Amino acid sequence: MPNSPVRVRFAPSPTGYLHVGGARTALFNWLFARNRGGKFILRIEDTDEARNTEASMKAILDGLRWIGLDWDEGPEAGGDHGPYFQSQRKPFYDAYLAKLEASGHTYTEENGAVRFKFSRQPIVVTDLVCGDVHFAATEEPDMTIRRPDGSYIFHFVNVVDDIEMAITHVIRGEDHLSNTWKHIDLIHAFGKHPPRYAHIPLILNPNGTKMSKRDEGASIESYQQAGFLPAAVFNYLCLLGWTPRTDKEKLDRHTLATLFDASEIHSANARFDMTKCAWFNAQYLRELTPEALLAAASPFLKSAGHDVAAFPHAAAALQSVKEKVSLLPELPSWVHFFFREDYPFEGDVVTKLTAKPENKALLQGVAAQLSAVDDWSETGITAAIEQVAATNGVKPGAILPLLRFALSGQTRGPGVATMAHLVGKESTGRRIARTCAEVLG
RNA sequence: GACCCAUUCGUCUAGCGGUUAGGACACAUCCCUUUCACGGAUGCGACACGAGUUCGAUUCUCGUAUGGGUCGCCA
Repeated sequence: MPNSPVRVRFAPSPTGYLHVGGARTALFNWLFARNRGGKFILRIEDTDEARNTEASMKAILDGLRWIGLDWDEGPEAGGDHGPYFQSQRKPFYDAYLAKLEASGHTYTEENGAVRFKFSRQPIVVTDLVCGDVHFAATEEPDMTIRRPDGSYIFHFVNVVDDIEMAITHVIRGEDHLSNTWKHIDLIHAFGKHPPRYAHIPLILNPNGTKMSKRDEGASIESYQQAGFLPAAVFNYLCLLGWTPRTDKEKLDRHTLATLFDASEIHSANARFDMTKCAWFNAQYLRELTPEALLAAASPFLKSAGHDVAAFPHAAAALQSVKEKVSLLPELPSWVHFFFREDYPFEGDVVTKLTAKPENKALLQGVAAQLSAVDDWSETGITAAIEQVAATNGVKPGAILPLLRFALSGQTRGPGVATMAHLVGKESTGRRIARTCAEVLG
């Protein structure tokens, strides 16, 4: 199929945060535009003055940017089909209303509200996702398109803007499918042809109910706060309702855009699976460079009370545990001991260790051996530990857990040699001494 | 209530008349291993129900049930 210049839009109203469903709608529009070499337009539907807020506007733009969606036309991007705020497009609406009035498609109520006279003919919505959807001639009351105060109603401005902005494909939530015949009726009244439609399924809660504002994972912002990487959320959201024809699921946005085909989007709602989203996050976390990982983890380390700048090997420390976590906030508990020497000791482990009196001598032997190491590399440290093991007639496996506990106060973590290497020779000595004194003393 | 969309393992899905119904996440077991993980292997596990059409239905049609959506001077 030849690439035709397509124009799609995401049209949020700034009355709240960026909803995960909205983000996915934007995502599919973006994928479609990028796939077809077309334009992705952002239009702000701020006709409801009472509910619009500046904060919401910012949250939506920030959310789109965070997840990595750039728009070709719209707020802060410009474009020759502006303005991109409906609040600034009244002249268009007035002009279109005049056309409708001139052609006898409207009538005015006593209070001043203007209604559009439905054609009351059967209407077929041709939908890329749902196929041909037939609507019988309606019996609903005619649709109000302008309020008595002169402001316009969503259905009207939405249609006018799509015509004026030369939108070729309307990709939006399935919640709009039932009203699409009204839009087509209006478009016909303007003497225009409707765009192609693609109504995408909704995202539901894990229990199958509608995802509402207070539900977990409803806002894009919450993913940022929960320590998700935007690339992971992007990837996961794409796979909710659409399957690329590949054997892999982890795909970068460029590949996803290349593979995207709107007609392959499902027509059934999908439930959000936070666990799988976290799995994707773990995948993306692992391929971060040490520097990128440090940058991503820093806010969470700071809020956990760690002075990132105080430990020179912070990036390497994070690198040593990154395959153990799936979300950024899990990181601090794995690396906290790198940043301080007064870390707590896990209580139940202390009991076990003190039960064996020989542990103290063993650990002191390790300290002595390590203090004599010149090559403080992981191999040098490992060699020293093996030396102690041989001297005492035990396996390294008998020493390693003990040393791990001394260095971190924990029973889990990175490789022991790695830990010792990163904290340095002197700190290793102090940590062992403190353990002997406080725990095994 | 009317209309619209949908219904394959717990979840996301592949399938587009004939398959041992495939994969991913999760879960279980095993291997690897100084811990925790990663990784590898194996296992568990599904066509909502009822009628048709057909030699044959997960696949096509209709109905029922269930879920979601829409019927605003919200968007």
